[in-house]
Amino acid sequence: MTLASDSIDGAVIAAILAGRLRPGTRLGEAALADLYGVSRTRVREAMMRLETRGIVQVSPRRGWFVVEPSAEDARVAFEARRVIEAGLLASARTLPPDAVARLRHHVEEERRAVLDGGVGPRTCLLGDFHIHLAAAFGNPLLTEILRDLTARTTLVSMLYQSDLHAAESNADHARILDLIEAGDLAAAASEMTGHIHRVEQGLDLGTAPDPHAGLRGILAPFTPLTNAPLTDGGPDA
Amino acid sequence: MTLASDSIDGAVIAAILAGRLRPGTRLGEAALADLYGVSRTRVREAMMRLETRGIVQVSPRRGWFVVEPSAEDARVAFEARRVIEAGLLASARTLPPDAVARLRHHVEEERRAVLDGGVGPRTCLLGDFHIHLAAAFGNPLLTEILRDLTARTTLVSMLYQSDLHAAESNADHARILDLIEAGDLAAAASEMTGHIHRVEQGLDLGTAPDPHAGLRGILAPFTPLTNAPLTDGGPDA
DNA sequence: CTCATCACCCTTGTATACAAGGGAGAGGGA
DNA sequence: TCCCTCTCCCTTGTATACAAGGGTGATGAG
Repeated sequence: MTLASDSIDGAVIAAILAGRLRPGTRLGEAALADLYGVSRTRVREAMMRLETRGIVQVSPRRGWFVVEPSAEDARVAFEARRVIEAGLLASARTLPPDAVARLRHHVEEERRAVLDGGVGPRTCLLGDFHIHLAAAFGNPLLTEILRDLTARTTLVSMLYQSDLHAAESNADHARILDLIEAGDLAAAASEMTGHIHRVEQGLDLGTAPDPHAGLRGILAPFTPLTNAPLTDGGPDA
Repeated sequence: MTLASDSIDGAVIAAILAGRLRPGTRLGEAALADLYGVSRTRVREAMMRLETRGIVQVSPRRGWFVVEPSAEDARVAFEARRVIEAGLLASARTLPPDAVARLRHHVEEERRAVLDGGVGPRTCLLGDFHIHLAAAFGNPLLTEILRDLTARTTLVSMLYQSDLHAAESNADHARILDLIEAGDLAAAASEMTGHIHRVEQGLDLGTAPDPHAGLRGILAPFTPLTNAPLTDGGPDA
């Protein structure tokens, strides 16, 4: 959807942006090699490329894992996005009308996804807006950088249970686009800074980065079957 | 000097920033493996990492080469640097006094290098200023991104025979630092934009990106020894 | 003398074999 | 019953062997 999935790298990135790969997920070389019908060599190459892009990391002799950004990593990634995306808007003079039209169409797609409710496509589209916006300015280098940063912040959002309100983000995007169309790029830059800031503020960075966050939601109702007396009040006491 | 050279990647980047590795230089796997006393495997891994960072590229079955940025690549790289470096300054509120002091010291080093004349150290220091400035803002992610971008623009400068006036750049740096110290980060951002713009304008992007640019200067006086009659006026006619 | 053709060599591309190390689980002792 | 320890297995780390392809130089014809 976002990018070419014709490579292992691309497939991993796409899966992350779509929210199908969570932080901490193990990416075994043998498993991927089997999945793609190639030898471990190719898989390792892809993993190392992704490692330099900050998407996966290796734990010696244990395996490759989708990165689990720390609170500091999260701060740094969001700051980087603010600097670059606001800088991009502030540096630009205008945007071609057809590019604005395409982005408008994208925001409309976002709106529908927000209403329909699928969390996967929604996350994907909301992240894609930023990538497409960057691409519209015609600098593939910055676009590529922002794609990686967006992948990072997507992982952050997954890890820190953001109560990101998708509708609010969608409205932000629409407002930014309005300002661009009106030719007020400086205001758009300011709005973008605020938008990314709000997304970051929506995170629960105080909580410990828990790799089992995903399982936790599923397993929450579970009460350990210990032989402790039931009269101790249970986990809620 | 700029970064850890304790890896093949780092050594290559450092060599580029120092101007010791020129665009188009071939980096044979066997040669590097021999040089570092490791097998080709490790070298290939390093090359692939550098490839994802946009520093080298591979020509199938021919070898790895330091990238030779096209005119468009150059434009894009400088634009990316303008966006990020100006955005970084514009987003920041202030810089700790000790960081300013360190940068001041660096600019002084630059000045001495410009006077002494060694082109290698000079290039290295002038590029390092931007990296150190980015590092001073405490975002290692942006610092890393800018290191790679600076490596690219350094390659561009080597390829397109920039008549970069080192003294002018040094003065720009000092002025930017003055504005930062005065607390006028917005003006510093604007100055940075101008500075990078001037560096880019100093390039001769009109000329074809010639991998033999270095040889050209040396071989220029050479007149082809054809068997054509000398009375035809020669190549200057 | 010039040019086309061909073979060899040197390069990267890919897979595989083996080494090294961490983790889980079995087993035994307290 | 609990815990400690040890072993085996599964994982990645690294090197090497072989495959594939391009470039250069020799060689021969015109």
